[in-house]
Amino acid sequence: MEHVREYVQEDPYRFRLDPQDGMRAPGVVFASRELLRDAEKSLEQVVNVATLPGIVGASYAMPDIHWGYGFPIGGVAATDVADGGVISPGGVGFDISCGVRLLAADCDRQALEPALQEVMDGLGRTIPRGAGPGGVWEPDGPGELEAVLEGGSRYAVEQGHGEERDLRRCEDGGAVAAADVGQVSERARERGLVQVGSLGSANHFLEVQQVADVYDEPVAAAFGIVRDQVCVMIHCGSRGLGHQICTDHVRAMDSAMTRYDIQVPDRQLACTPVDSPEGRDYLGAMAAAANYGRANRQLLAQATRRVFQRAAGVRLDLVYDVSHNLAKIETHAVDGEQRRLCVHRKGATRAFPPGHPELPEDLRGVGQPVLIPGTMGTASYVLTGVTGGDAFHSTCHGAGRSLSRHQAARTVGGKQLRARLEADGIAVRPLSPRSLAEETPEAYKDVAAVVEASEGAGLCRKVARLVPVGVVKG
DNA sequence: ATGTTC
Repeated sequence: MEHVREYVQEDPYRFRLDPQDGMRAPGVVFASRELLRDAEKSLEQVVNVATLPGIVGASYAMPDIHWGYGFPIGGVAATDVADGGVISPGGVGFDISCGVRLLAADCDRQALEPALQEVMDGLGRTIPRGAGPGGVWEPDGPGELEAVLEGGSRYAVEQGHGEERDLRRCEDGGAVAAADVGQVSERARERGLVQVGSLGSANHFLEVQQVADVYDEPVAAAFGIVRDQVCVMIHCGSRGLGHQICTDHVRAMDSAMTRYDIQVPDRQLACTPVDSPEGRDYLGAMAAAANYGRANRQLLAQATRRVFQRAAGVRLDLVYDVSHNLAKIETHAVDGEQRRLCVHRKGATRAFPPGHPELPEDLRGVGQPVLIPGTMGTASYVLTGVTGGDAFHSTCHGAGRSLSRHQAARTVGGKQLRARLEADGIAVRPLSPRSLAEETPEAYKDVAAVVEASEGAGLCRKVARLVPVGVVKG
């Protein structure tokens, strides 16, 4: 059953898997030869996604591809809404609207130095993290939770948790339209009520960073970043609420699928047509979770601003906020014709090119900021979208795991890792030694190689490299 | 990713 997939190298960073075994489109993997070797097992999932009804173009995989639920993480697939195209919760993932927000400080690393420990202590006390309940803010009841699910960052800002300018630097202006709170189960609401403004665990983090390299000064300037500047990167998602929504709707689709005569090679690819009651229900619930994730990042950013202001007199401006786990209805040219597509991006980041009409005016000339969280010992990147990028304006999303959590914790002790990081000048505020060890940089692929391959494949361009100064982790 | 196995 499991066999090695044959592929053809089309370009230095592009490999094609020709259709076979029920595939309705080819597979296309963007990677270096070396990254592709790490990804061989996951090609099976690229092939499986290519069998989905209505798929157009190809089943794409980004250079940070690894094994996921149904779809690979690092997968991009678009289906044609008017041609029976399906929506699959597995193509978004359990952490709906997981994403990254980057803030830029009005000071450089040297200026922050005297206040750094106080800032880190403040963040360590203030930022809720780890599994379970607890957030920086709690809706005053079920009604206000619905306002969050409908309004996302926009609602948070309206309530005084941020600035109007923030919304112009958020994907979709801070809120996805068409959230359907009626499709958010009671259990999802219960979990969501007590986690607004919380980081979560595993690879989620809040980092104080320093801009170590600028590759494109004019674009970096338009984004609002310069060399040596202090930045804050927040990587988190929609917590238990998004997880519950995924669980609920996978179950609903799994039992509805036969009614649409849809067969998939893996039950985890449960899906129904976008244009079906179950498809619409999921998309409405997914949009609600997306807004929850955005409000979550907005509130964490606001808590971070208060700490920086109080401890260092430093101000933080939003660079951008973008998700890397989401499905969206977008219009793209397919064989010269404009088509409405459902674009699944799972562990893949939207990367609009310069001139895209959905970009705010001050970014229109340079393209969309793409935020790539790395690991706590290495680096993170800021990229920009490019003209002519393939895969429906998408690129990579991070380093991608190479060791399991268990394997990672066996390679190093948490205390030992913390000592090593601090010796490298990185302040660490972990929740526990064990959780820190599970996130050791050695457990991830080389994020620089992932970014290199993404740029080499023509999906994006490098703008800046950020290195960690202080790490807050669940 | 996740009240880390309903």
